[in-house]
Amino acid sequence: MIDPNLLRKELDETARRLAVRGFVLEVERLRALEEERKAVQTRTQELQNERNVRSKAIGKAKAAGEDIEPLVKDVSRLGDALKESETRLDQIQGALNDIILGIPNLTHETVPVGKSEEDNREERRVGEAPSFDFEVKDHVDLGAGLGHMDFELAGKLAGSRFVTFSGPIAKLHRALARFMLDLHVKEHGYTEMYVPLLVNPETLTGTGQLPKFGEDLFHIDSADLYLIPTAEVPVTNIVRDRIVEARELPLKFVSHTPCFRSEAGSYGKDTRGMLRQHQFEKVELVHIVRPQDSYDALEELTANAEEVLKRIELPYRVVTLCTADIGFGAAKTYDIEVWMPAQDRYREISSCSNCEDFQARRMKARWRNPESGKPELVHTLNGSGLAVGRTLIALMENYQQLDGSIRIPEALKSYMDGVELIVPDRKS
RNA sequence: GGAGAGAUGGCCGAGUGGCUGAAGGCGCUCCCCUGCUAAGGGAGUAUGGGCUUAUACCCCAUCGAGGGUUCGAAUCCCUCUCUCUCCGCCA
Repeated sequence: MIDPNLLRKELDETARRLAVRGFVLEVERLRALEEERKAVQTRTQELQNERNVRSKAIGKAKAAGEDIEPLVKDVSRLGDALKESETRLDQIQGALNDIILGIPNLTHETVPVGKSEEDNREERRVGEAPSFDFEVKDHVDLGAGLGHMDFELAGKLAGSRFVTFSGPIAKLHRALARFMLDLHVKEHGYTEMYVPLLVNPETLTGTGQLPKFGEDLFHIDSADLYLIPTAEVPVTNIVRDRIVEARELPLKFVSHTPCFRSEAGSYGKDTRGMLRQHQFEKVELVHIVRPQDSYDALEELTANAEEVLKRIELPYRVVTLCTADIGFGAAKTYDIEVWMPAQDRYREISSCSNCEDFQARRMKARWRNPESGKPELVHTLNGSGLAVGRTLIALMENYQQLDGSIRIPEALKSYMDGVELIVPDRKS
C-alpha cells in the first residue's frame, strides 16, 4: 500500500499521480473520512486518558483504604461515550483501510505514460529470430506430432487449461526448471527456497493479491487457504512482520513452484495450447533490499532472468510496461518477451518488478537503518526466472525441425542425459 | 482424530485484577575504572499511532490473534491460531 501520509498531506497530488495509471481516487470521501478520523481519534484518546487516570486513582485510594465508591461512580459515566467513540473510530479506520488496500502503487518517474500495452517502451532486442524454410508449427501441433503433449487427456483428468506431458517432453520440462535453478543458485548467488503452495489470506494481503484480486485465485474452502498464483507470494512474505539487520541485506531467493490461477475473466483469451493455464511451473526470483538499492536490484534481477534465455539461445526483447499495463503493486516493471515463431510475435515469459515499499508496508517488512537506528521499510522485487511452461513451448517452436522433431540447445544437454533431439513417437 | 501443557521485550524468564510497557538475568550500545587478559561500576536499550518545526516532551495502543467481563486485564471468561508431550493414523 502507498504511504497513508500521502493521503493526509498530499491528497490532490497523489490523486493526480494515480490518475496517470487510470486509477480514480475518491478524493472527497477520503478528505471527509480523514477529517473525521482525526477528530474522533483525538476525542477517543482523551477519553481513554481520562479513564486511565481515574482508574489509577481508584487503585491508589483502595490501597490507602479509602472509600472508592464515589470514584467508581464517577468513572462509569465515561463508559458509554468512550465505547461510542471507539466504535466510530474502528468504523472510520476500517473504511480508510478498505480504500487504501485497493489503491495501486505509484509508478516510478521512468515509467512511460500510456493508454494500453501498445505504449510499452521497448528497451532492447537480443538474439535473432530463426528463419525457417518450411511452414512453422505451433507447440500444440508439434506436441501432438511428437505424441508427448496431451490437452485432451488433461481435459479428462481436470478440465480446460491443463496439460499433460509424457516421456521426453516431461523430461525437457524438468530439465528447464533444473537448469534455471542451478544457474541462479550457482552463478547468480540466490538461496533456493522450498515453500508452501497453499497460503493464508494474510500472506496474500501482504503481497497485494488480496483483498482486490481474490477472484483470480483458487481457494480451499475447508481451510481458508489459497493456492499460490506465484512463488512471489510465499517467498516475499518470508520477511513479513520482521525487522532484518542491515548486514543481512540484500536477500536473494529463488524458488521453483507450481502456480495456480483461476483465469477468471480471461475466457476466450489464449485458449489454444498452454500459453495460459490454470497450473504451470515457474522459477521465481525475489530480492529484499535497502531502499537505495532497489533500482540497481531491478536491473540485476532482470539481467539474471535474461541470462536464462541467452544460455538456451532464445531470441527475446525487454519492454518497460507503461502506466496502463503495469501491475497493481509495481512501481516499475520490465517484461521479458520471447520470440514465438508460430505467432510471429514476442510473448511475455517473465515480468520483473520493483514494488519499492508497497508490499513492505502491507507486510510490515523492515530493516534497521544503521544511520537512524530506526526500523524502516525494505524494498521488495520479484521476477520470473523464468516461466517454465512458456519457456518449453518457446523452445519447441524455435527449435523445431522440418520433420516435427525438436533440437535440444547445448546448455540443456547435460540435463537431458545425452538426448539431442526429441523425435516423434512411432508408437503413437 | 483423542488427552494434556504452553505462547510475555533481541534471547532466557518473573508476573492470577490496580503506580507493570512490564521484575531479574543474558546480549547489545555508551561512559568510568583497571599499566595486558579477565573482572568491576554507572547509564541506556520494543513497536505503531496522535500532538508537534522536532528522531524533545506529553498522550493512546500493543504481553500469540479476536471478542467479552470490569472503574481498571499480561493476569478472569469465550473463540481461533500456533508450539510441545503421549496415544492413534500416515508420505
